[in-house]
Amino acid sequence: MNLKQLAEHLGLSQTTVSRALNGYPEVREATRKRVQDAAREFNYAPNVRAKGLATGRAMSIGHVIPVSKKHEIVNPVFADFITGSSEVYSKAGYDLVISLVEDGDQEQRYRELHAKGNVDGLIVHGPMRVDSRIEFLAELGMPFVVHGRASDIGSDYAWIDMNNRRAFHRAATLLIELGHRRIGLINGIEAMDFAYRRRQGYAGALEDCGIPCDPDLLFAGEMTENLGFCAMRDMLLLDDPPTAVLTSSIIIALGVRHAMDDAGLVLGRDVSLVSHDDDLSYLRNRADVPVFTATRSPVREHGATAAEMLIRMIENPGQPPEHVLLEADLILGRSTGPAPRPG
Amino acid sequence: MNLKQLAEHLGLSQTTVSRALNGYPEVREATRKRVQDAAREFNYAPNVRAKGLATGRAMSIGHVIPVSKKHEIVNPVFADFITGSSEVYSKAGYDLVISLVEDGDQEQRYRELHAKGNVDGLIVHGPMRVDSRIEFLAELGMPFVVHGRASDIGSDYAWIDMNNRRAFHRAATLLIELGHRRIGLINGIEAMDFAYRRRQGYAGALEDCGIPCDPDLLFAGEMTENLGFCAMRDMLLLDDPPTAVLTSSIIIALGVRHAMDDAGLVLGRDVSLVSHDDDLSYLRNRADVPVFTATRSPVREHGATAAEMLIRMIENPGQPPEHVLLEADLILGRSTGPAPRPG
DNA sequence: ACTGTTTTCCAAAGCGCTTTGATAGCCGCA
DNA sequence: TGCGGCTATCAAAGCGCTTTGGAAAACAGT
Repeated sequence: MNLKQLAEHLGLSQTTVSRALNGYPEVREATRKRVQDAAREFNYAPNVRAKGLATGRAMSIGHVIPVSKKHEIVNPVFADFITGSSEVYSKAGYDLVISLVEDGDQEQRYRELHAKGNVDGLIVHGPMRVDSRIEFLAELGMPFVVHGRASDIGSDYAWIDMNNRRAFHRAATLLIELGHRRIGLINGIEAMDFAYRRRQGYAGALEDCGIPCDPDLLFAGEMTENLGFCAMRDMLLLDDPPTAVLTSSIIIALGVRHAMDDAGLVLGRDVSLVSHDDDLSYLRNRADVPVFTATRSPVREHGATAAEMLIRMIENPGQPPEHVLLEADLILGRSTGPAPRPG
Repeated sequence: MNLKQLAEHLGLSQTTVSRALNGYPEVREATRKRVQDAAREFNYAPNVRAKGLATGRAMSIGHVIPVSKKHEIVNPVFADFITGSSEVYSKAGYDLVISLVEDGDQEQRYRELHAKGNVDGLIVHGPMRVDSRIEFLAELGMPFVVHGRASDIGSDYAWIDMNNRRAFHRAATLLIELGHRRIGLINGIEAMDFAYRRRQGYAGALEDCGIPCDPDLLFAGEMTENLGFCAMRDMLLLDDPPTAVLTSSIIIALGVRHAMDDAGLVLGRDVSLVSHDDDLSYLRNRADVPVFTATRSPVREHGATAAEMLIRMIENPGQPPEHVLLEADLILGRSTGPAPRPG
């Protein structure tokens, strides 16, 4: 059933039917009602491509997710982020199209998405510390919101980010206040902006307290359970092992706990742990007293906010780009305790 | 830059330019070359909505992902599944649109996707044991492939599934052969078809060996780390605790290990564990000798295969629906061992 | 030179919608 | 009665592409 058929059936013109359905005022209420009823009866929904052609709007939004071919890893954060966005989109009538793109052909794919015109705007995931995509997109003139930031960008652009540096500064400070001096960091890949900032926060807290930064306690990599396990295992073999660690994701924290269990150590007593917690739905760390002490920032909410920002940009072009910086909550759980007395 | 402009620039008609770019034979090779060069020079890419309108094809595929509002959980399997599909789609020129839909308005959303015409086909995730969506979609006449199966469906439909029943039958049999008699099961929600079949496989293996099925050892729920933890903790408190458990996902298995560590027990010695392993990228269980003994079936490959099936259905309508049943590998890891001697 | 093929290109219709500009019909007011 | 100003509706153009049905040009065969 299409507009033409519906109009014929009603004995009206396409114009009137279209207007009735789209809420324009120049149609009598009785007529509008009649049209709406018929539309419902025949399950009429306007063809989205035709509508897009006519209006110049695609009514869909693209999420561009980088996939490193080498690691074949999709950051599990995306699933929750998208869940957050999705609800906002469907309320506003947008579709969500996902584009996994490999390291190499990033710019080509952006250009393509733009030229093909199948999205009205983009969400950019996983910005690197230095990320050419952003300048490129800005030149392309398509609205976009970055989840995270890139550090060295000349132009202004819209982003939503967590205050990674402060979160890790606070977490490290907490550990220091508990008496810890040997504090490890198991981070994401530090070419990624978020991981770099977390590292800075960690290093800054140590520096503020005059604690030297020991490279033997620094690890970075894809945030898998295995990374946490290996890093912790290696650190425990050191002559002077850490009494506390900071981890960049709950998945890493699970690996850390695993290594500690293997070594017969108890989390929160022998070694303290503070993790960042994206509040992923299947890795909830939300008991009355959570298992892990954590800096928590629900990524699902980031997704919803980013979606709202982007829709605003699309629907009111010409506004200056918005920036949202969210603070993480520091949640006390059972994985932290005072530093054990040496010996 | 659009077709018209490109054609004018080249001094050709739109027809010829269109044909040149789409590989039709009735255009001179020299002309084609000239057109292609110009297209590249101006970054011309045909507007996908206009193309869709003209051809009646959307060149995009929808993934419908059920979200239970109650649990607010997105199964992490989807991320990897989609990664597998995505590559196939982009090679074949399709876009991927994602539709998270809540329990209630399933059918409405399918109908909408169909009427709006923004997808050529659908992948249906998370089928329930009894799932009205499938009959509904079949009536709608839109090509679709189900990831998993529903049990009681009259009509024939395309699906790709793992042999859940056999996998869990084999896993349970392995444990029985190792001397275990008290074997727990921590499963997904058993209204879901895959979980129901796993339960059947487990129960069948016990029955084959004349071992009674103890309801105290049966758990089912959203497959989170917490489910594994709580279930195992509870089972360890039983008068006659299990010496082995089967889990439906590695995330559950992590929770089980956690509970065991808390109880001071060693995996593979005190209690054996076999998990199903979807081979998720950030929870790899792939050491030389894997941590967990597991039934492994890489969900990313399921995604790719499903995508290929669906594209075949779209491009050759009228063929009978394909079915793919994959066997899981049984991988021996360090989490299994002979049943401990009683006492 | 004349016809029949083949090659190469083109004009125009059509996909399903929105939107502009026009047209009736009706009201009130002089 | 006639005219301006509304209201409710419509016809038609246009969005950017594909594709049908020609037609001109080039070529081949007699």
